[in-house]
Amino acid sequence: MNISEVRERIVATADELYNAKGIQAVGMDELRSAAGVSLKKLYGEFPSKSSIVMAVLERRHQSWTEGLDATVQQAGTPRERLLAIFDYLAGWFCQDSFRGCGFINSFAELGAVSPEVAEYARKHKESFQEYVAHLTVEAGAPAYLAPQLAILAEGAQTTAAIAGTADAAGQARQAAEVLIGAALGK
Amino acid sequence: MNISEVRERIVATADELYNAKGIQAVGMDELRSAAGVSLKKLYGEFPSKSSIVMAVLERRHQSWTEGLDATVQQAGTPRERLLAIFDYLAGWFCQDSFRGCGFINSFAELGAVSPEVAEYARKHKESFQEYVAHLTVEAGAPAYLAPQLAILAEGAQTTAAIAGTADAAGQARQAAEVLIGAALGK
DNA sequence: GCGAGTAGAGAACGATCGTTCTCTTCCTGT
DNA sequence: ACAGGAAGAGAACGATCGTTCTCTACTCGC
Repeated sequence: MNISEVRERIVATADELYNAKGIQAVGMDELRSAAGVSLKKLYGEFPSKSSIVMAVLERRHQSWTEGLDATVQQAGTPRERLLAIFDYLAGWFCQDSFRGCGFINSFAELGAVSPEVAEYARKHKESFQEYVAHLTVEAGAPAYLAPQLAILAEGAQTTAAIAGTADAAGQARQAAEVLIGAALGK
Repeated sequence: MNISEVRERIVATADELYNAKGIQAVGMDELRSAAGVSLKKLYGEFPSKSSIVMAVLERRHQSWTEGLDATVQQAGTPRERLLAIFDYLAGWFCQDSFRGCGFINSFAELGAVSPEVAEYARKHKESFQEYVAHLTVEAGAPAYLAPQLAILAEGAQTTAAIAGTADAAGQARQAAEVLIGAALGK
């Protein structure tokens, strides 16, 4: 087993477990046995649990960014690309493993005691804001539209997570249609 | 010191500490010394930490409901009452102690391992949805407007918490104006 | 004034956590 | 074949958590 395969296995397993149970509820021993690696190898790859947490956040950021962009790129028009954000959310919310945005959750759990986690969550959300702003510019809409759509997306995530239903994605999408229409002056 | 004063002191202190540091990061001993009560009295009032957590959630629910309604009632027209939701958020976000919605945070921290917490968070958000729906009916708007505005409010809370700024309240309010205008057909 | 009951302070307990250490086993080079 | 080192399994360690117990001191009725 390649050394980077071990890292990937550990981070992927940690991602699943942390998402399902929360970061603090998953101990190193549970991660060890779930990933099928020895404790020595675990600490050989990562110096501490917090470094695993940061690696999981990086993985989540990459997964979110790539998945979102893949869905957005399938849309034909700039306006449809803005709405595709909510189609991506809809697909995500329907997954059994969905338990809310991992960055919101890790921020809630560790943001107050871990500046690293808080900062990474902030950067992730900031990059999403910039991504939406980019799509907004391409649609020829005024700048104020981007944070409005981003707030809708954030709200849909927490609403879907806590309510346990995927309804929020469609509701947010309909709201987005109205906001986009108004911003484009149609 | 009255027996209910002790309870109130404990719950108020726990609310502050849990909000500032997260629930799991605050031990019973820290709560004991911050509240200025003996450990025996603490366990005389509450059988366990989780019962304190539930009492804190109840307190937060009451505080949120009363504070929101007080702001809403000051507004003159039904349309202004809908927008007053976001004025309440703006005031909240500006407080130094603001660290995001306590229900979203506790759900993220404990929802996966504590069905009690998850259920209470769900009920709280459901009651907010119903409150917005109530205001929407009074404004003569179609039913679909309520979840749209609620999603905006949720998104503003997480965005403000993670970004560390209060901008999201105003952005959400402007989006709400557009959605309300469209729903009322103006 | 004195004994009984109460309440506070904090020691103690068992569990669990992150992390390290030990012991054993197995593979490899010569 | 055999010495040496890498690696796995899990025991061990110190810290911390929630919870309970002990000991002390004070209060209050008679």
